[in-house]
Amino acid sequence: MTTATARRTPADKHDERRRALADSALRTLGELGYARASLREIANNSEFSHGVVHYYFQDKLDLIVYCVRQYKATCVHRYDGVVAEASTPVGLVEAFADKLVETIVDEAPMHRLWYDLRSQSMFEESLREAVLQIDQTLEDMIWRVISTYAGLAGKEPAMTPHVAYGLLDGLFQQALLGHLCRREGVLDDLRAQVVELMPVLLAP
Amino acid sequence: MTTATARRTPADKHDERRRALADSALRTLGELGYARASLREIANNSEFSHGVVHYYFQDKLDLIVYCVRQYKATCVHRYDGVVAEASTPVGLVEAFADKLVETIVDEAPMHRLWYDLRSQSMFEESLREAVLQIDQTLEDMIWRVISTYAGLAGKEPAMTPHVAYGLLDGLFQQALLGHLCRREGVLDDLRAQVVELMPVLLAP
DNA sequence: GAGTTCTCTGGACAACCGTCAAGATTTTCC
DNA sequence: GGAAAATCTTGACGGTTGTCCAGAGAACTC
Repeated sequence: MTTATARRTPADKHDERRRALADSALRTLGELGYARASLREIANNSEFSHGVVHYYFQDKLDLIVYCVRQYKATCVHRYDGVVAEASTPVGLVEAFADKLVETIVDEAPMHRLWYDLRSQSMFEESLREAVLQIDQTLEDMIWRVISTYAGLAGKEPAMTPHVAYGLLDGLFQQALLGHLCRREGVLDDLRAQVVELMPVLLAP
Repeated sequence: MTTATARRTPADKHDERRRALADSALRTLGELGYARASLREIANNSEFSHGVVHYYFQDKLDLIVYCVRQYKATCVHRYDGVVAEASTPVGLVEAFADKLVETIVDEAPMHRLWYDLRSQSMFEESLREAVLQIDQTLEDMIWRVISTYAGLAGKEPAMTPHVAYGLLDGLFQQALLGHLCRREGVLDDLRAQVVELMPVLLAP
Protein backbone atom coordinates (compact mmCIF):
# COMPACT_ATOMS: atom_id res chain seq x y z
CA MET A 1 0.00 0.00 0.00
CA THR A 2 2.96 2.32 -0.34
CA THR A 3 2.45 3.27 -3.97
CA ALA A 4 -0.40 4.83 -5.81
CA THR A 5 -0.74 1.82 -8.05
CA ALA A 6 -1.98 -0.40 -5.22
CA ARG A 7 -5.58 0.70 -5.56
CA ARG A 8 -6.76 -2.37 -7.38
CA THR A 9 -9.48 -4.74 -6.38
CA PRO A 10 -8.89 -8.48 -6.01
CA ALA A 11 -10.64 -9.01 -9.31
CA ASP A 12 -8.24 -6.60 -10.97
CA LYS A 13 -5.30 -8.44 -9.51
CA HIS A 14 -6.69 -11.71 -10.73
CA ASP A 15 -7.00 -10.30 -14.22
CA GLU A 16 -3.55 -8.82 -14.03
CA ARG A 17 -2.16 -12.20 -13.13
CA ARG A 18 -3.97 -13.81 -16.02
CA ARG A 19 -2.49 -11.24 -18.32
CA ALA A 20 1.02 -11.81 -16.99
CA LEU A 21 0.66 -15.55 -17.38
CA ALA A 22 -0.75 -15.16 -20.86
CA ASP A 23 2.15 -12.86 -21.69
CA SER A 24 4.66 -15.49 -20.71
CA ALA A 25 2.67 -18.12 -22.55
CA LEU A 26 2.67 -16.02 -25.71
CA ARG A 27 6.44 -15.89 -25.70
CA THR A 28 6.71 -19.66 -25.43
CA LEU A 29 3.92 -20.22 -27.94
CA GLY A 30 5.63 -17.93 -30.40
CA GLU A 31 8.79 -19.95 -30.01
CA LEU A 32 7.41 -23.48 -30.10
CA GLY A 33 4.01 -23.17 -31.74
CA TYR A 34 0.64 -24.35 -30.57
CA ALA A 35 1.29 -28.08 -30.61
CA ARG A 36 4.69 -28.32 -28.99
CA ALA A 37 4.22 -25.72 -26.29
CA SER A 38 3.27 -27.74 -23.22
CA LEU A 39 1.88 -26.19 -20.08
CA ARG A 40 5.04 -27.18 -18.24
CA GLU A 41 7.24 -25.50 -20.81
CA ILE A 42 5.06 -22.41 -20.71
CA ALA A 43 5.31 -22.33 -16.93
CA ASN A 44 9.06 -22.93 -16.97
CA ASN A 45 9.57 -19.85 -19.13
CA SER A 46 7.59 -17.79 -16.66
CA GLU A 47 7.77 -16.95 -12.97
CA PHE A 48 5.03 -19.45 -12.18
CA SER A 49 4.87 -23.15 -11.53
CA HIS A 50 3.08 -25.46 -13.88
CA GLY A 51 0.15 -26.08 -11.54
CA VAL A 52 -0.89 -22.45 -11.37
CA VAL A 53 -2.20 -22.54 -14.90
CA HIS A 54 -5.29 -24.41 -13.79
CA TYR A 55 -5.87 -21.87 -11.07
CA TYR A 56 -6.26 -19.08 -13.58
CA PHE A 57 -7.47 -20.98 -16.61
CA GLN A 58 -9.93 -23.81 -17.02
CA ASP A 59 -7.73 -25.85 -19.33
CA LYS A 60 -5.10 -25.47 -22.00
CA LEU A 61 -7.50 -24.35 -24.67
CA ASP A 62 -8.87 -21.67 -22.39
CA LEU A 63 -5.35 -20.36 -21.91
CA ILE A 64 -4.57 -20.44 -25.60
CA VAL A 65 -7.72 -18.60 -26.60
CA TYR A 66 -7.12 -16.02 -23.90
CA CYS A 67 -3.58 -15.55 -25.18
CA VAL A 68 -4.76 -15.11 -28.73
CA ARG A 69 -7.32 -12.52 -27.77
CA GLN A 70 -4.73 -10.65 -25.75
CA TYR A 71 -2.36 -10.70 -28.68
CA LYS A 72 -5.09 -9.32 -30.89
CA ALA A 73 -5.59 -6.39 -28.53
CA THR A 74 -1.95 -5.37 -28.75
CA CYS A 75 -1.78 -5.93 -32.48
CA VAL A 76 -4.87 -4.28 -33.78
CA HIS A 77 -3.71 -0.66 -33.56
CA ARG A 78 -0.31 -1.18 -35.12
CA TYR A 79 -1.13 0.83 -38.21
CA ASP A 80 -3.15 3.57 -36.56
CA GLY A 81 -0.12 5.86 -36.52
CA VAL A 82 0.44 5.30 -40.21
CA VAL A 83 -3.15 6.23 -40.95
CA ALA A 84 -3.14 9.26 -38.67
CA GLU A 85 0.09 10.80 -39.91
CA ALA A 86 -0.33 10.26 -43.64
CA SER A 87 -0.94 13.32 -45.77
CA THR A 88 -0.36 12.01 -49.30
CA PRO A 89 -1.37 8.73 -50.97
CA VAL A 90 2.21 7.82 -51.77
CA GLY A 91 3.35 8.70 -48.26
CA LEU A 92 0.68 6.49 -46.76
CA VAL A 93 1.52 3.55 -48.97
CA GLU A 94 5.22 3.78 -48.22
CA ALA A 95 4.70 4.18 -44.50
CA PHE A 96 2.32 1.23 -44.56
CA ALA A 97 4.77 -0.94 -46.47
CA ASP A 98 7.56 0.02 -44.08
CA LYS A 99 5.38 -0.88 -41.13
CA LEU A 100 4.56 -4.27 -42.61
CA VAL A 101 8.24 -5.00 -43.01
CA GLU A 102 8.94 -3.77 -39.50
CA THR A 103 6.22 -6.06 -38.20
CA ILE A 104 7.84 -9.09 -39.78
CA VAL A 105 11.24 -8.18 -38.39
CA ASP A 106 10.07 -7.39 -34.88
CA GLU A 107 7.24 -9.82 -34.35
CA ALA A 108 7.84 -12.84 -36.53
CA PRO A 109 7.22 -15.32 -33.67
CA MET A 110 3.86 -13.79 -32.85
CA HIS A 111 2.76 -13.90 -36.43
CA ARG A 112 3.81 -17.44 -37.11
CA LEU A 113 1.82 -18.30 -34.00
CA TRP A 114 -1.16 -16.54 -35.48
CA TYR A 115 -0.92 -18.51 -38.71
CA ASP A 116 -0.42 -21.67 -36.72
CA LEU A 117 -3.57 -21.05 -34.73
CA ARG A 118 -5.57 -20.14 -37.79
CA SER A 119 -4.49 -23.39 -39.41
CA GLN A 120 -5.34 -25.32 -36.26
CA SER A 121 -8.80 -23.78 -36.30
CA MET A 122 -9.40 -25.57 -39.59
CA PHE A 123 -9.21 -28.80 -37.57
CA GLU A 124 -10.27 -27.73 -34.09
CA GLU A 125 -13.75 -26.29 -34.10
CA SER A 126 -13.40 -24.79 -30.63
CA LEU A 127 -10.76 -22.39 -31.91
CA ARG A 128 -12.83 -21.03 -34.76
CA GLU A 129 -14.86 -18.42 -32.94
CA ALA A 130 -11.78 -16.67 -31.59
CA VAL A 131 -9.92 -17.01 -34.88
CA LEU A 132 -12.76 -15.57 -36.93
CA GLN A 133 -13.08 -12.66 -34.53
CA ILE A 134 -9.41 -11.86 -34.78
CA ASP A 135 -9.44 -12.25 -38.53
CA GLN A 136 -12.29 -9.77 -38.70
CA THR A 137 -10.39 -7.34 -36.52
CA LEU A 138 -7.33 -7.58 -38.75
CA GLU A 139 -9.53 -7.07 -41.79
CA ASP A 140 -10.95 -3.93 -40.20
CA MET A 141 -7.44 -2.74 -39.43
CA ILE A 142 -6.36 -3.19 -43.04
CA TRP A 143 -9.50 -1.53 -44.25
CA ARG A 144 -8.82 1.57 -42.22
CA VAL A 145 -5.54 1.87 -44.11
CA ILE A 146 -7.10 1.29 -47.50
CA SER A 147 -10.10 3.56 -47.10
CA THR A 148 -7.82 6.32 -45.83
CA TYR A 149 -5.59 5.73 -48.81
CA ALA A 150 -8.55 5.95 -51.16
CA GLY A 151 -9.63 9.18 -49.52
CA LEU A 152 -6.20 10.74 -49.92
CA ALA A 153 -6.08 9.63 -53.55
CA GLY A 154 -9.59 10.94 -54.23
CA LYS A 155 -10.71 7.53 -55.48
CA GLU A 156 -12.86 4.64 -54.34
CA PRO A 157 -11.64 1.21 -53.24
CA ALA A 158 -12.14 -1.31 -56.01
CA MET A 159 -12.55 -4.30 -53.72
CA THR A 160 -14.37 -5.41 -50.63
CA PRO A 161 -12.51 -5.26 -47.31
CA HIS A 162 -12.49 -9.05 -47.26
CA VAL A 163 -10.76 -9.39 -50.61
CA ALA A 164 -8.26 -6.64 -49.91
CA TYR A 165 -7.33 -8.28 -46.63
CA GLY A 166 -7.04 -11.68 -48.26
CA LEU A 167 -4.67 -10.39 -50.91
CA LEU A 168 -2.40 -8.53 -48.51
CA ASP A 169 -2.46 -11.40 -46.06
CA GLY A 170 -1.29 -13.74 -48.79
CA LEU A 171 1.71 -11.56 -49.54
CA PHE A 172 2.46 -11.04 -45.87
CA GLN A 173 2.37 -14.73 -45.08
CA GLN A 174 4.65 -15.48 -48.01
CA ALA A 175 7.13 -12.86 -46.84
CA LEU A 176 7.02 -14.14 -43.27
CA LEU A 177 7.91 -17.62 -44.35
CA GLY A 178 10.67 -16.30 -46.56
CA HIS A 179 12.01 -14.19 -43.72
CA LEU A 180 12.06 -17.14 -41.33
CA CYS A 181 13.94 -19.09 -43.98
CA ARG A 182 16.47 -16.22 -44.02
CA ARG A 183 15.93 -15.64 -47.71
CA GLU A 184 17.70 -12.59 -49.04
CA GLY A 185 15.61 -9.67 -50.13
CA VAL A 186 12.20 -10.88 -49.03
CA LEU A 187 11.60 -7.78 -46.95
CA ASP A 188 12.55 -5.40 -49.74
CA ASP A 189 10.42 -7.49 -52.07
CA LEU A 190 7.44 -7.24 -49.75
CA ARG A 191 7.83 -3.48 -49.55
CA ALA A 192 7.96 -3.18 -53.32
CA GLN A 193 5.06 -5.59 -53.77
CA VAL A 194 2.83 -3.61 -51.44
CA VAL A 195 3.74 -0.30 -53.03
CA GLU A 196 2.86 -1.79 -56.38
CA LEU A 197 -0.32 -3.50 -55.23
CA MET A 198 -2.00 -0.69 -53.34
CA PRO A 199 -2.89 1.45 -56.39
CA VAL A 200 -4.49 -1.62 -57.95
CA LEU A 201 -6.87 -1.82 -55.00
CA LEU A 202 -8.43 1.48 -56.02
CA ALA A 203 -10.94 2.05 -58.81
CA PRO A 204 -9.39 3.95 -61.74
CA MET B 1 3.00 -64.14 -60.98
CA THR B 2 -0.29 -64.74 -62.73
CA THR B 3 -0.92 -61.18 -63.87
CA ALA B 4 1.05 -58.91 -66.10
CA THR B 5 1.41 -56.36 -63.31
CA ALA B 6 3.55 -58.69 -61.22
CA ARG B 7 6.77 -57.77 -62.96
CA ARG B 8 8.11 -55.59 -60.18
CA THR B 9 11.38 -55.84 -58.37
CA PRO B 10 11.57 -56.05 -54.56
CA ALA B 11 12.61 -52.41 -54.55
CA ASP B 12 9.46 -51.50 -56.45
CA LYS B 13 7.36 -53.40 -53.98
CA HIS B 14 9.04 -51.59 -51.14
CA ASP B 15 8.23 -48.26 -52.74
CA GLU B 16 4.69 -49.38 -53.42
CA ARG B 17 4.28 -50.24 -49.77
CA ARG B 18 5.61 -46.86 -48.75
CA ARG B 19 3.15 -45.21 -51.07
CA ALA B 20 0.23 -47.21 -49.68
CA LEU B 21 1.21 -46.37 -46.14
CA ALA B 22 1.63 -42.72 -47.00
CA ASP B 23 -1.76 -42.78 -48.66
CA SER B 24 -3.41 -44.01 -45.50
CA ALA B 25 -1.42 -41.53 -43.46
CA LEU B 26 -2.56 -38.66 -45.67
CA ARG B 27 -6.18 -39.49 -44.97
CA THR B 28 -5.62 -39.44 -41.21
CA LEU B 29 -3.43 -36.36 -41.41
CA GLY B 30 -6.09 -34.54 -43.37
CA GLU B 31 -8.61 -35.39 -40.72
CA LEU B 32 -6.59 -34.67 -37.57
CA GLY B 33 -3.78 -32.39 -38.68
CA TYR B 34 -0.07 -32.69 -38.22
CA ALA B 35 0.05 -32.44 -34.43
CA ARG B 36 -2.78 -34.71 -33.37
CA ALA B 37 -2.25 -37.49 -35.87
CA SER B 38 -0.28 -40.08 -33.94
CA LEU B 39 1.49 -42.97 -35.60
CA ARG B 40 -0.90 -45.35 -33.89
CA GLU B 41 -3.92 -43.48 -35.17
CA ILE B 42 -2.43 -43.41 -38.66
CA ALA B 43 -1.78 -47.16 -38.50
CA ASN B 44 -5.25 -47.86 -37.11
CA ASN B 45 -6.83 -46.19 -40.13
CA SER B 46 -4.76 -48.38 -42.42
CA GLU B 47 -4.22 -52.06 -43.01
CA PHE B 48 -0.93 -52.00 -41.12
CA SER B 49 0.10 -52.22 -37.52
CA HIS B 50 1.73 -49.32 -35.77
CA GLY B 51 5.14 -50.98 -35.66
CA VAL B 52 5.48 -51.20 -39.43
CA VAL B 53 5.87 -47.48 -39.77
CA HIS B 54 9.47 -47.68 -38.57
CA TYR B 55 10.17 -50.42 -41.03
CA TYR B 56 9.37 -48.18 -43.98
CA PHE B 57 10.19 -44.80 -42.51
CA GLN B 58 12.98 -43.60 -40.29
CA ASP B 59 10.74 -41.64 -37.95
CA LYS B 60 7.53 -39.67 -37.88
CA LEU B 61 9.00 -36.67 -39.64
CA ASP B 62 10.30 -38.84 -42.43
CA LEU B 63 6.81 -40.21 -42.95
CA ILE B 64 5.23 -36.78 -42.89
CA VAL B 65 7.65 -35.32 -45.40
CA TYR B 66 7.17 -38.31 -47.68
CA CYS B 67 3.42 -37.87 -47.44
CA VAL B 68 3.62 -34.21 -48.29
CA ARG B 69 5.77 -34.84 -51.32
CA GLN B 70 3.40 -37.55 -52.48
CA TYR B 71 0.46 -35.20 -52.06
CA LYS B 72 2.28 -32.61 -54.12
CA ALA B 73 2.69 -35.06 -56.96
CA THR B 74 -1.04 -35.70 -57.19
CA CYS B 75 -1.93 -32.06 -56.79
CA VAL B 76 0.39 -30.29 -59.14
CA HIS B 77 -1.42 -31.06 -62.37
CA ARG B 78 -4.90 -30.21 -61.20
CA TYR B 79 -5.23 -27.22 -63.47
CA ASP B 80 -3.51 -28.64 -66.51
CA GLY B 81 -6.86 -29.52 -68.09
CA VAL B 82 -8.10 -26.01 -67.60
CA VAL B 83 -5.03 -24.64 -69.32
CA ALA B 84 -5.18 -27.15 -72.17
CA GLU B 85 -8.84 -26.73 -73.02
CA ALA B 86 -9.15 -22.98 -72.75
CA SER B 87 -9.69 -21.04 -75.96
CA THR B 88 -10.76 -17.62 -74.71
CA PRO B 89 -9.51 -15.48 -71.83
CA VAL B 90 -12.91 -15.37 -70.16
CA GLY B 91 -13.40 -19.08 -70.61
CA LEU B 92 -10.05 -19.80 -68.99
CA VAL B 93 -10.75 -17.54 -66.04
CA GLU B 94 -14.14 -19.08 -65.41
CA ALA B 95 -12.89 -22.63 -65.74
CA PHE B 96 -10.03 -21.80 -63.39
CA ALA B 97 -12.35 -20.25 -60.83
CA ASP B 98 -14.67 -23.24 -61.06
CA LYS B 99 -11.76 -25.58 -60.52
CA LEU B 100 -10.60 -23.66 -57.47
CA VAL B 101 -14.06 -23.97 -55.96
CA GLU B 102 -14.18 -27.66 -56.83
CA THR B 103 -10.83 -28.13 -55.14
CA ILE B 104 -12.11 -26.64 -51.91
CA VAL B 105 -15.22 -28.80 -51.99
CA ASP B 106 -13.47 -32.04 -52.86
CA GLU B 107 -10.16 -31.73 -51.08
CA ALA B 108 -10.61 -29.47 -48.11
CA PRO B 109 -8.86 -31.90 -45.72
CA MET B 110 -5.80 -32.16 -47.92
CA HIS B 111 -5.51 -28.42 -48.22
CA ARG B 112 -5.94 -27.66 -44.57
CA LEU B 113 -3.19 -30.18 -44.00
CA TRP B 114 -1.04 -28.28 -46.45
CA TYR B 115 -1.59 -25.01 -44.64
CA ASP B 116 -0.98 -26.76 -41.36
CA LEU B 117 2.35 -28.09 -42.57
CA ARG B 118 3.39 -24.77 -44.03
CA SER B 119 2.67 -23.13 -40.70
CA GLN B 120 4.58 -25.84 -38.87
CA SER B 121 7.56 -25.24 -41.13
CA MET B 122 7.75 -21.74 -39.67
CA PHE B 123 8.70 -23.43 -36.40
CA GLU B 124 10.28 -26.69 -37.51
CA GLU B 125 13.31 -26.08 -39.67
CA SER B 126 13.44 -29.67 -40.89
CA LEU B 127 10.14 -29.20 -42.72
CA ARG B 128 11.18 -26.13 -44.62
CA GLU B 129 12.99 -27.69 -47.52
CA ALA B 130 10.00 -29.83 -48.50
CA VAL B 131 7.56 -26.99 -47.92
CA LEU B 132 9.52 -24.54 -50.03
CA GLN B 133 9.76 -27.08 -52.83
CA ILE B 134 6.04 -27.67 -52.82
CA ASP B 135 5.29 -23.98 -52.60
CA GLN B 136 7.47 -23.46 -55.66
CA THR B 137 5.64 -26.20 -57.52
CA LEU B 138 2.28 -24.64 -56.70
CA GLU B 139 3.58 -21.29 -57.82
CA ASP B 140 4.65 -22.81 -61.14
CA MET B 141 1.22 -24.40 -61.48
CA ILE B 142 -0.51 -21.07 -60.96
CA TRP B 143 1.87 -19.38 -63.31
CA ARG B 144 1.01 -21.79 -66.12
CA VAL B 145 -2.59 -20.66 -65.75
CA ILE B 146 -1.73 -16.98 -65.67
CA SER B 147 0.73 -16.97 -68.54
CA THR B 148 -1.72 -18.92 -70.68
CA TYR B 149 -4.39 -16.43 -69.72
CA ALA B 150 -2.12 -13.55 -70.70
CA GLY B 151 -1.41 -15.22 -74.02
CA LEU B 152 -5.10 -15.68 -74.81
CA ALA B 153 -5.78 -12.08 -73.86
CA GLY B 154 -2.87 -10.80 -75.92
CA LYS B 155 -1.37 -9.03 -72.92
CA GLU B 156 1.54 -9.40 -70.53
CA PRO B 157 1.33 -10.44 -66.88
CA ALA B 158 1.70 -7.40 -64.65
CA MET B 159 3.23 -9.28 -61.73
CA THR B 160 5.88 -11.81 -60.91
CA PRO B 161 4.82 -15.44 -60.49
CA HIS B 162 5.59 -15.14 -56.79
CA VAL B 163 3.27 -12.22 -56.23
CA ALA B 164 0.47 -13.68 -58.33
CA TYR B 165 0.65 -16.90 -56.37
CA GLY B 166 0.71 -15.06 -53.07
CA LEU B 167 -2.41 -13.09 -53.92
CA LEU B 168 -4.41 -16.08 -55.12
CA ASP B 169 -3.23 -18.18 -52.23
CA GLY B 170 -4.46 -15.56 -49.81
CA LEU B 171 -7.94 -15.65 -51.31
CA PHE B 172 -7.94 -19.43 -51.48
CA GLN B 173 -6.92 -19.84 -47.88
CA GLN B 174 -9.57 -17.40 -46.77
CA ALA B 175 -12.22 -19.29 -48.71
CA LEU B 176 -11.05 -22.62 -47.34
CA LEU B 177 -11.42 -21.43 -43.78
CA GLY B 178 -14.82 -19.98 -44.57
CA HIS B 179 -15.89 -23.21 -46.20
CA LEU B 180 -14.81 -25.27 -43.21
CA CYS B 181 -16.79 -22.90 -40.99
CA ARG B 182 -19.78 -23.63 -43.21
CA ARG B 183 -20.22 -20.00 -44.09
CA GLU B 184 -22.82 -19.34 -46.71
CA GLY B 185 -21.69 -18.11 -50.09
CA VAL B 186 -17.95 -18.37 -49.59
CA LEU B 187 -17.57 -20.55 -52.66
CA ASP B 188 -19.58 -18.25 -54.89
CA ASP B 189 -17.63 -15.36 -53.45
CA LEU B 190 -14.33 -17.03 -54.25
CA ARG B 191 -15.42 -17.65 -57.82
CA ALA B 192 -16.46 -14.02 -58.26
CA GLN B 193 -13.29 -12.77 -56.57
CA VAL B 194 -11.06 -14.76 -58.88
CA VAL B 195 -12.95 -13.71 -61.98
CA GLU B 196 -12.56 -10.12 -60.87
CA LEU B 197 -8.93 -10.42 -59.85
CA MET B 198 -7.49 -12.17 -62.90
CA PRO B 199 -7.76 -9.21 -65.31
CA VAL B 200 -5.94 -7.09 -62.73
CA LEU B 201 -2.98 -9.44 -62.93
CA LEU B 202 -2.40 -8.43 -66.55
CA ALA B 203 -0.76 -5.24 -67.77
CA PRO B 204 -3.27 -2.88 -69.41
C1' DG C 1 11.72 -78.54 -48.85
C1' DA C 2 15.37 -76.45 -46.06
C1' DG C 3 17.48 -72.13 -45.33
C1' DT C 4 17.75 -67.32 -45.94
C1' DT C 5 15.91 -62.96 -46.37
C1' DC C 6 12.20 -59.90 -46.20
C1' DT C 7 8.01 -58.33 -43.91
C1' DC C 8 5.17 -57.59 -40.20
C1' DT C 9 3.12 -57.98 -35.35
C1' DG C 10 2.38 -56.78 -30.79
C1' DG C 11 4.23 -55.65 -26.60
C1' DA C 12 7.45 -52.97 -23.80
C1' DC C 13 10.03 -48.80 -22.82
C1' DA C 14 10.82 -44.16 -21.16
C1' DA C 15 9.31 -39.74 -21.68
C1' DC C 16 5.88 -36.52 -21.82
C1' DC C 17 1.24 -34.79 -21.63
C1' DG C 18 -3.05 -32.33 -19.23
C1' DT C 19 -5.23 -32.46 -15.10
C1' DC C 20 -6.00 -32.57 -10.36
C1' DA C 21 -5.72 -32.20 -5.37
C1' DA C 22 -3.55 -31.87 -0.79
C1' DG C 23 -1.05 -28.97 1.60
C1' DA C 24 2.27 -24.93 2.16
C1' DT C 25 2.52 -20.09 1.74
C1' DT C 26 0.97 -15.55 1.34
C1' DT C 27 -2.42 -11.98 1.58
C1' DT C 28 -6.50 -9.88 3.36
C1' DC C 29 -9.64 -8.55 6.78
C1' DC C 30 -11.57 -7.81 11.44
C1' DG D 1 -2.39 -11.06 15.80
C1' DG D 2 -5.28 -14.47 14.47
C1' DA D 3 -8.89 -16.26 11.42
C1' DA D 4 -10.23 -16.61 6.74
C1' DA D 5 -9.47 -16.43 2.07
C1' DA D 6 -6.48 -16.21 -1.70
C1' DT D 7 -2.61 -17.85 -4.12
C1' DC D 8 0.87 -21.01 -5.22
C1' DT D 9 3.95 -25.43 -5.02
C1' DT D 10 4.63 -29.97 -5.47
C1' DG D 11 3.85 -34.48 -6.49
C1' DA D 12 0.94 -37.86 -8.31
C1' DC D 13 -2.47 -39.95 -11.66
C1' DG D 14 -3.88 -42.09 -15.94
C1' DG D 15 -3.20 -41.77 -20.63
C1' DT D 16 -0.67 -41.07 -24.94
C1' DT D 17 3.34 -40.56 -27.58
C1' DG D 18 7.51 -42.02 -30.60
C1' DT D 19 10.60 -45.51 -30.69
C1' DC D 20 12.54 -49.93 -30.36
C1' DC D 21 12.82 -54.95 -30.44
C1' DA D 22 12.19 -60.02 -30.11
C1' DG D 23 10.07 -63.02 -32.57
C1' DA D 24 6.25 -64.75 -35.69
C1' DG D 25 5.03 -65.24 -40.37
C1' DA D 26 5.59 -64.94 -45.44
C1' DA D 27 8.30 -64.98 -49.57
C1' DC D 28 12.00 -66.20 -52.08
C1' DT D 29 16.30 -68.88 -53.42
C1' DC D 30 18.69 -72.85 -54.31
